Amino acid sequence: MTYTEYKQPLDYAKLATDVRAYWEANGIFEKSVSSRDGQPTFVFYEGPPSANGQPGIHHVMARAVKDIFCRYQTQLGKQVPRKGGWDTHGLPIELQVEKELGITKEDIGHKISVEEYNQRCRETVMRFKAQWDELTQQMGYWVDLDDPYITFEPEYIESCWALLKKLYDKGFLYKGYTIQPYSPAAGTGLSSHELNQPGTYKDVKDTTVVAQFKVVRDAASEKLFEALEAEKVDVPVSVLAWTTTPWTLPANTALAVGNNIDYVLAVTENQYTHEKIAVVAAKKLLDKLVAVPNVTALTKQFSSDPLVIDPLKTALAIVEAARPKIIAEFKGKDLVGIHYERLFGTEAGFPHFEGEENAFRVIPGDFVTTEDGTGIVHISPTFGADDFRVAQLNNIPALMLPDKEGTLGPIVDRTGRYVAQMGEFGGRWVKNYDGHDQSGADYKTLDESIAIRMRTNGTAFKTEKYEHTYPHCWRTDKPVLYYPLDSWFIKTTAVKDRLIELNKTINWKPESTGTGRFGNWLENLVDWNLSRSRYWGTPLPIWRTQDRTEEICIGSIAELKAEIDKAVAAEVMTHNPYANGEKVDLHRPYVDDIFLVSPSGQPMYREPDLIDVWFDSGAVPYAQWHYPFENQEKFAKNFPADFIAEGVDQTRGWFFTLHALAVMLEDSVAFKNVIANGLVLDKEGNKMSKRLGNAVDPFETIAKYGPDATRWYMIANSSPWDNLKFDSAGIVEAQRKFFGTLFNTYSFFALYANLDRFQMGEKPSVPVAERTELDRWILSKLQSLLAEVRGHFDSYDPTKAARAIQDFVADQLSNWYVRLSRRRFWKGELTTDKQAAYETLHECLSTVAQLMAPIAPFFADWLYGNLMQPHPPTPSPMGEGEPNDFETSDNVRSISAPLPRRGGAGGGAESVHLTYLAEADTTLIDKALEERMELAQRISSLTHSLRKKSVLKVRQPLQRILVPVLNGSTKEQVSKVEDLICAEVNVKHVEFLDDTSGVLVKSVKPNFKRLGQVYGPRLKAVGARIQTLSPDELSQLEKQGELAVEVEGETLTLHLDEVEIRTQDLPGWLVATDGPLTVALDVTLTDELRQEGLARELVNRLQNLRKDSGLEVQDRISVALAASAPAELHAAVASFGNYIREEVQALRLEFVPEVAGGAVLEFDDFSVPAKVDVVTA
RNA sequence: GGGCUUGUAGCUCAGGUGGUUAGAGCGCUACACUGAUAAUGUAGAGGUCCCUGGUUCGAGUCCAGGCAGGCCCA
Repeated sequence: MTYTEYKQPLDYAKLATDVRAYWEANGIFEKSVSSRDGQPTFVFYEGPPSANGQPGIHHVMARAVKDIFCRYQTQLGKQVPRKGGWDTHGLPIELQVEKELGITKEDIGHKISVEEYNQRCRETVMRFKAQWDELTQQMGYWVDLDDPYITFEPEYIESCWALLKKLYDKGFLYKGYTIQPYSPAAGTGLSSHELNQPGTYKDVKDTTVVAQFKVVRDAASEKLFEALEAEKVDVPVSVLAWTTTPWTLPANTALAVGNNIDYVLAVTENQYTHEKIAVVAAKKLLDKLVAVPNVTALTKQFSSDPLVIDPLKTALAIVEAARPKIIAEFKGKDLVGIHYERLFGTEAGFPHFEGEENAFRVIPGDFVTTEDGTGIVHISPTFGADDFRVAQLNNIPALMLPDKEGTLGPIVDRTGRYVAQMGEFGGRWVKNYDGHDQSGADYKTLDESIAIRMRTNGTAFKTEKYEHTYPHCWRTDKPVLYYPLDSWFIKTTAVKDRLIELNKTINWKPESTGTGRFGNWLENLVDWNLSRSRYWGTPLPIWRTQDRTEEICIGSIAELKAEIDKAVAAEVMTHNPYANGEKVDLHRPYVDDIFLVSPSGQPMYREPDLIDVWFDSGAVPYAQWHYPFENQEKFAKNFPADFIAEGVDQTRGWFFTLHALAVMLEDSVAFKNVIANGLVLDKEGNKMSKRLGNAVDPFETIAKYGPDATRWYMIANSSPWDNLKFDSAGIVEAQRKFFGTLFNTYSFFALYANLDRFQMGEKPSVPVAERTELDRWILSKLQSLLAEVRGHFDSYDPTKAARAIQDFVADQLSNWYVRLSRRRFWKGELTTDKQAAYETLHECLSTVAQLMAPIAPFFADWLYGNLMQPHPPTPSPMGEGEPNDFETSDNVRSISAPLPRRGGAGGGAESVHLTYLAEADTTLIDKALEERMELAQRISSLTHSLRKKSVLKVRQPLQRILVPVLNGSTKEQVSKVEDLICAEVNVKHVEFLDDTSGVLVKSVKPNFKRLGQVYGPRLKAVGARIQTLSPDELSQLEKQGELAVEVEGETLTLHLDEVEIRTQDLPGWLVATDGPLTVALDVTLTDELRQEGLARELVNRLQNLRKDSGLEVQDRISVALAASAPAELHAAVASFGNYIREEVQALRLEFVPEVAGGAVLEFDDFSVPAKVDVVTA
């Protein structure tokens, strides 16, 4: 059996497609699930993508994160079913269809039937499914594509209906209103999309009013009045608020301030009534509110008045009198709770309303600014979305009035005029929606009439015309009204506390998204607005009688059919469209044509809304199984999820709807662990967009670099929750540094394993305890790595896992273990030591394959397969072409029979993804060994540095290095790795210098951390004293463990653990230091060393010659050198001939008078003609 | 405007609970090493740790305020 050898460079993309073909042919994904039958389940929910657009590179990132943890949990032995799914409803699809058909929402039902329209949506939404599926497979995202849930299918919708009914039965579903853009002239609500049409925002000149809201004196406002009394001022106090829509003032029920905004209480005068008053307004805006006359202009005016003696003085006096006098300052939060009098009260003929007693208070509002106005915002909950929201949060009622039928509504009717109860203004148009004549001289708009009334009764502080932009209906060109429109809600606020409580049990990555973004959102939760006025989506299954007294919520298709039968019996419907086994389509328009009959015999009509698409996706845990109609046990087993992952933009989307529905329906979390990943930006940090042309094509990227390096880069570069600046240079780096190194390490293994006919057995044949220091070290490191990586994966941190694996492979395995082990592999027969080396390296590589498998699934499986399933020997194992050449062969490994499991790490070699990841074997972890190997690495590094300084090539052997040691344990540690150091840096001995040598020069450094705790403020003086300790003092401190010193006239006792003593110098030697380590290099060259150095030079030249001549590693040669070579070379060959012959696999090495047709070996000081011939056996 | 988040070398990123000389990789320069290695080693250049203030004997790290970028929401 031979291990497959590959030509390089490796084609990573080809490798992946080959592995993919192998997976598909052998059903590896299916086996990765089925082989865990009966094991505990790791539950994962796939957040459904929408297939109406092409996938982008960020999808590779998001799905890599999902894939990693599913694969990892499979390796832990869990069963991880992964049902795919598609999100198919929603506005983006409708817009796309409208764009393609060149129609608008208005045309639906006219130019195109709802039926046709929805049919188009259905076709459009899956348009790019094939591309998505292809990407899924190319990137190696394992998810069940064959049996996905699709949100438009009747079963899925039926499940949603069942959930809605459950909510309905619990009383969580109610009809209320939200404030939406509304066009009275068109009689219709406008979507934000419609509002974003060009030209909708126009400059208009409106009458604006700064209104005075008279403060009621009570406990909350007492501080204002006390401040006034302190100044001996006795005037009424008003809060000022500015509005550009005076017609909303009669609907005012609250005033909002910014908690941290500075406000002042100032005394001034009402410019219309000339009454002296105190007002509250933002400090920053006070000057803009009160018109103070201009001094210069006044002075000039008075100059021409003979009655004025001192024009300037008079002017100044007037200005001073006009300037408001600031009495006190307050923060917004100090004003919260103050009550004020209703502006348009019942005494003036305006009606009472429900909840009135809770109205007319100052409340905090997070949207309040000091950009313009007064810094205090007038709140009319029926005419502003913000207003509505803060009113709800602060339990402020909306001003609603009953109509003839007793139904409550706002003070403006749907046509845009005041309702009749509005006293003197009853029936007036809010804006000119009917196109009435405005040309009369006495004509006043409603805003103007209101302003005039307020001026006369002293409630207007200021009125003026003001130009600003305002949205207009794109169809009628009339101003848009923000208006309460009917809407169905889910009463999420009813379970707010529970939502918050359960959220605390979820493991969020990063944590801040859970506590901050999500947690704060829950704290400020409002009810979930479920209604959408659209066509393509899940219909709201509620039917109502016209008088709204009776209604029914349908929870299943069966229930609907039964209700239809009743309706047919009552002759409300002529026939049951779903009666005779026809395919049930629950979409519009079909459901709209269904009328039901109420218990009292009245017809019931469906509420025309669709539900929010986020309900669809929040229903995934239930509806993906068509629960509760089917799969009860499956649902129970797969709820809640152990893990989900999506973009952070889903926080208020999918993450919320999953959580909200789970809490309301099951009183449970929907997921236990969640990764909210960041954005994928371009390499400059800009958002990718097709428009800017900086979007990265995932297919191109995968084709160019392969999926493994792409995934590795994305995961290793930065944590998933940080934004990723995508730069393909990073993929190249991952490829070179990690995959390249790993591939080379494998190639090294395969090359020599095949030469030695090494075969990894079922169990290692050499007990670990009997292996060399180096073997035990790398195995210790490997087990440490295993523990570390498992820890990172367990805590959902794939980045740290990837980095740990990468460092192990590059720094420890390749650059230390293999580097120092090479000679063991080259030499001689297959000894026990060699066997141990192969087994060690095999163990390392196969474990690395397992650890990296979740992140780089193709490469890992390729590597694992190569290690576990060597090929049968082929006639020409090293020959050109197949099967060693990845490039040219169709080298999908031929796998006839899977190898048996190997030990704990096994699990079937058919694929690394079917294996079980072992627990780290802590008995193999030897921290002391790891420490001394680090010492060896650092000493080697210092020695290299010294060689560099002395210009002595590594090839030149040197006698010794000197290592000062201050304690016995360091000496013991280093001596155990002495051989390795010597081999690595090419010296003969390591000599230790201990304290008794008397040549060490020590330095002492304060241990600030310890000293700081003891001496605090005196640390500086103590530290300075320590640095001036004499050698005698130092040795006393060392011997006795403490030393009395005088610092600033005080005697202190220093302890040994308060300083760090290290050797610094060896007089007369060139030294290098690294923290506590010091190394000196003996650079004395003897003749023998020189000769050996030259022998090594010769070996190097001959090896290069072999290589250049295209010889194979195992070829034996004969070497002829020109006899004309200098005497030193002759001497070197004479002394080290055996060594040279062995190194270069030479059977003969001799000097000849003439070298014909050979090469010339270049040395530093001379050159020698030489010839190398292959000796055939 | 609000919530959250980020700011460390030219680039990408590390830097438990504060400790005096702030690190790695890439890139750049020079030299070396190599019969696995497009790998690697050594050395060099490259930093107002975003700014300001505070706490402290001591701040990249803690606190406050700002600035700049990002996401979500208004």
